Amino acid sequence: MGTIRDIAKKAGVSISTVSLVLNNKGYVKPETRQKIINAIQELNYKPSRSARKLATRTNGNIGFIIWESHFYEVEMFYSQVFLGMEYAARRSDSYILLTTVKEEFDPKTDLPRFLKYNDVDGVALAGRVPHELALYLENERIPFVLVDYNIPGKKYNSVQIDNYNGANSAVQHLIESGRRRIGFVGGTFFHSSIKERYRGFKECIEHYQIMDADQIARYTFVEDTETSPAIGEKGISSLLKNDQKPDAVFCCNDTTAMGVIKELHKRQIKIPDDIAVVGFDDIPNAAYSAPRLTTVKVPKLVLGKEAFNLLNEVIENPLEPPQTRIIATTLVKRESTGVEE
Amino acid sequence: MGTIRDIAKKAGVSISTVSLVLNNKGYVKPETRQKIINAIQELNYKPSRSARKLATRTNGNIGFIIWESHFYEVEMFYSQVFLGMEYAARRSDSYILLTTVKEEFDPKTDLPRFLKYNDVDGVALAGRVPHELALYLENERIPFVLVDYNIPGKKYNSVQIDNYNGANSAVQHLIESGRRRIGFVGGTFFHSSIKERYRGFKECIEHYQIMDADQIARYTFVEDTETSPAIGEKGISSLLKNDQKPDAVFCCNDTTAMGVIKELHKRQIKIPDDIAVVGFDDIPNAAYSAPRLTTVKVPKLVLGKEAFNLLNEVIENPLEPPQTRIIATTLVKRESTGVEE
DNA sequence: GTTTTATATTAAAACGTTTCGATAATTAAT
DNA sequence: ATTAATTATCGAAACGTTTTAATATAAAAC
Repeated sequence: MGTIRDIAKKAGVSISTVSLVLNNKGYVKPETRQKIINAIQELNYKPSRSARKLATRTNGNIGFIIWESHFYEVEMFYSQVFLGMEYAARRSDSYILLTTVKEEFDPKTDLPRFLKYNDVDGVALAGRVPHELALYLENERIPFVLVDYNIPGKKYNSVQIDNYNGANSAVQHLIESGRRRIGFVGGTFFHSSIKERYRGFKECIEHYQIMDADQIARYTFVEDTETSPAIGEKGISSLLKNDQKPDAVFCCNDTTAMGVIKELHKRQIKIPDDIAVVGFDDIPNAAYSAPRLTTVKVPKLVLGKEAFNLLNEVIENPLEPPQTRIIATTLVKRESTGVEE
Repeated sequence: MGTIRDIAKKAGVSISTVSLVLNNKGYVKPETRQKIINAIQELNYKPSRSARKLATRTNGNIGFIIWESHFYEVEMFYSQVFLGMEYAARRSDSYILLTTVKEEFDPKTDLPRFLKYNDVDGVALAGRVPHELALYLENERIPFVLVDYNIPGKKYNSVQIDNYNGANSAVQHLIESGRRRIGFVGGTFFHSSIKERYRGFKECIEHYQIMDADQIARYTFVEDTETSPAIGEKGISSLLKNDQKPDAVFCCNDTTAMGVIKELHKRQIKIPDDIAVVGFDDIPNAAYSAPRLTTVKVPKLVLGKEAFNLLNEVIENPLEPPQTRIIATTLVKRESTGVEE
């Protein structure tokens, strides 16, 4: 618990040399390096982070901002993304500061304190986030990346899930297991992810030509709100009003799927016998629902890790043009489509 | 984006004076204070955190440590506790550094980096946590508090839920709604919380004399592992082997209750008609399960806030003897006991 | 055996605050 | 009108690093 000066004295060198070995920079004779290392260990020396950061003019912190409701409510999704970032951060010397912002966001008053006080080197915006916030960061030239979201009309650095192909593989799975009237239940297309998932759904069906445009429309339910189990309940109820019941539902995410399952249960409709259900995300609950949910697994930790890497690149030097990195998904087959692996 | 020197120059005073108004300390004439404030605003000045922390010899960070599996798995519980701390931190100038530790923990190798590098002023340990970790903190004299946990044989500062009374009220509710054979399903008593909940359960039943000791034993299922839906499934299956089925189950937490519900569903046993189910915690899912779960609501945000406050007191000056603060719970009646409010 | 180049070490300045003690100016007390 | 107490301001040291530029030594090149 001493200072660099104590180490220098003990090792019989200058503090500059100690600093050099601390950061392995420059040239230092192996023997003296060893002496210094010994001194460090004997005195159990830890360099002061504040002093370091002061000298290097960096914060060593990166911000992680998420919508209040996304963190607060059912979703486990972004917590995992956060954890992925945290894992990555462990190998660097930075800390991740997690905070939330409200849905109604005014940069004048609602700015996370680490932005207000300039305490981060960069920021990750997880999921849907107020556009004003991104604009603010852009104006202030604070490096940032979007994670699992993008802002229409803007080209920002971002890490995205391969929503299109993920949805595609899910629907393909349904078709291959014999389903022919496949519904879609989703929330607001404001989330580009959901929009993409719908596109994957639609184009897969078109490709296999199992339904025509008119049918697709009748078996599509979209409510323009944040996703929730409630949307699922509503959605499946709506789809069931068709003359022919759907024999499968592709839900825009697991949360929605939970609602669908609940409603089907209530109506005593058998899953997967009568209707197969597929979700997206693979939230922890997906493995515990009854029946266990077939879903498109999103590697959330990877998402976080990639976000961290990209953000650090951006902090180093702004990427021009902005990059989008795509993370692949995998289909996890469980009871709800009856083809468990 | 200047320094304190720029402000001093602009306001025509010394940096000492600027520092005084920055920290409202000492005496400074109202007019000069105003001049300084103006300068600060005009230059949009933000004091450097590193410089500050260097000068004051503090970190301004507090650590939040949670078991990997608790954060990682189904539980939303501790994320909320974290959020409660984060809210509280917003009004101070500290940041919460969230990290996880593995179940098998060796202080030699697995120490969170903010401990290894001395980057926090104190630590909150959320839920069950390796005892070695608490011992390490104690030895190193790093201020810490336990949240929703305590370590047998040790008296540490902690914030606890009123598990006993919470369980008591839940069971009382069951009794008052006519139930007479009430089962208990729980995980390891290693968690003092669970132990306390069991005590609340047991003593309430004894108080109302609806079951004798022998019966209580037959209607109690405890598995010595971390709680999970799986325990619930197993537990209720076991209780159902009694000659007389239970007419209610008190689960040690909602996660367990989810498993119970799933299993009862599978067996076509009606909730609450045949068997009422009560959980503990009020995780978000509790409101979305089918049926919606009656549960003992734990004010997680409050828990976090209190932990933050207590920790800061401890950082200021070590409390002797250590304190335990108890947070009250409330019973939320929903469909699963058929007496929804 | 010089000159060049590469290796090794250091003194000193800089990073941007807080705080102590000294001093000055004002107000209150005698 | 002094003295004492209070209010106001400031210079300078301290906090613990990194980094630049200078210097010293050793190795390589000629």
